[in-house]
Amino acid sequence: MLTRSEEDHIKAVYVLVQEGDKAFTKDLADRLRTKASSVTDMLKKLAEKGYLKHEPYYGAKLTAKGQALALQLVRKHRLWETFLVERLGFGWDEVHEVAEQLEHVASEQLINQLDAYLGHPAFDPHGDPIPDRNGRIRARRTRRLDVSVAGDTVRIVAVSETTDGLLRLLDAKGLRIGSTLAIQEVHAFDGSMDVKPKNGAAFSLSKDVSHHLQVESIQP
Amino acid sequence: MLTRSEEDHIKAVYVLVQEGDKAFTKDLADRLRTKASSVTDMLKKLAEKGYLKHEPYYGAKLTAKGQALALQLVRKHRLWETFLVERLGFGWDEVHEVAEQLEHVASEQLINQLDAYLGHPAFDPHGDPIPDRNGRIRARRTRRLDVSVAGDTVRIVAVSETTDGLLRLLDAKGLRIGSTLAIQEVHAFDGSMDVKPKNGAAFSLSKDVSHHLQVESIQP
DNA sequence: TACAAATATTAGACATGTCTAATAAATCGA
DNA sequence: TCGATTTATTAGACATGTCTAATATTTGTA
Ligand SMILES: [Mn+2]
Ligand SMILES: [Mn+2]
Ligand SMILES: [Mn+2]
Ligand SMILES: [Mn+2]
Repeated sequence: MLTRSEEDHIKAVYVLVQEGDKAFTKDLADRLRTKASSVTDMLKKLAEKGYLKHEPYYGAKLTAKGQALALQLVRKHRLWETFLVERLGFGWDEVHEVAEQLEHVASEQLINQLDAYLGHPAFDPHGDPIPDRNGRIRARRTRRLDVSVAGDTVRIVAVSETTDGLLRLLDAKGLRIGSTLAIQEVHAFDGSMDVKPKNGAAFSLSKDVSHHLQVESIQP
Repeated sequence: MLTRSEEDHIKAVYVLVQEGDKAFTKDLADRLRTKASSVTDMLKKLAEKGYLKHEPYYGAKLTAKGQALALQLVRKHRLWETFLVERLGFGWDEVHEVAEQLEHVASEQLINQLDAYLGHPAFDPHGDPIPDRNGRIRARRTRRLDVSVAGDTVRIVAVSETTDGLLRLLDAKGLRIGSTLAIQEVHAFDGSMDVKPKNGAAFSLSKDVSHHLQVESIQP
């Protein structure tokens, strides 16, 4: 059995490798709110246990065994988030910390019956795909909103969940998963963009925001 | 924040004090599957933190602070068990271990919304009362089945949950919370009793079983 | 009531996860 | 390309929870 800390490290490696091909010590320390030296210790141990490969000074990557475990953790995290929002009435900005705990409860039966109870959802409240019990994720072609250009029309499909401030900002602007935006202009100076939702007046989004939104193109 | 182990010790003290007025080191060690020396260490620490009073060689009792915490843990444990049985379709013999983990998830909001979602249940799947958010438990006059005598008619109101073998035996005999039994005879030799359910043929229950059933008298 | 058995505590050890400080390596920028 | 900055590792420390073995106390019984 792995500890909560070990599981959190494996999941963090998974996420950072997704984003940047390698997981580096400092980024792991930041994400896990711990110190770089603690991360190095943990990477060494997890490498010995066969969950990842650690190249000192050059970051870490999961092995197949680590990958499988990370996908189960992601599955559990996202199913619990879905439960909290859909059944218990949590806001999408209130679920992350609780799911961060619930994901470590160890019971195959629990997670599979929760999955069935929720109707085998494919996406969590932030639009992120939920791996099935075999760890398979439905592939999607999405990109970050901040790489879109004026003239594009896009649909928001996912939002980075970790910053609840962002989620509340989106609530305030009336944006959510599925919202459609026409991009009117992108300002070179600060990367901000003027966007117009389907029904409503145009407004501006900072690059800080657009960087954390995943979108797909739609026919305008 | 308390650790899982600290919380489990406090809860175990609570249960043993209920049953026998004091919680002794050996009983705690047996219940928690640990060693007496580890329990002594933990009692010392929890006494320092103000959760209990420890009289060396004469057992432990919770303080008001410890009592309040134990009741919250019991509340969480029983609400989760109720959720698992009522919503996820677990059997009453399958929930204990999972609830033993879930009870340590720390979130006021989670437990209160779970409570509301379940309709503020008063009893868990084993018939045990669920404390409300203030730790209050509805009082009941119940006694163990093994102190009943021939001629009594009783209703089963609760079952000791920790032994899943017992729960499966009750399933096999068709007994559950609410079942009514007429006690026909109690055998002095082994304490076994012959009982007859409302609709069905009489059968015999060993003292091992009757000792773990809580009943209330009913007019026959 | 004395001694054996049961129970409890203390002493000493070890594994785990975390930290700070010291040192080392890699990377960035003039 | 070299020195400064950033990133990473190692060394050493400490808190926590657990264990076994030794010792102490209480309890039960002859
Ligand atoms: Mn977590
Ligand atoms: Mn999410
Ligand atoms: Mn527990
Ligand atoms: Mn129960």
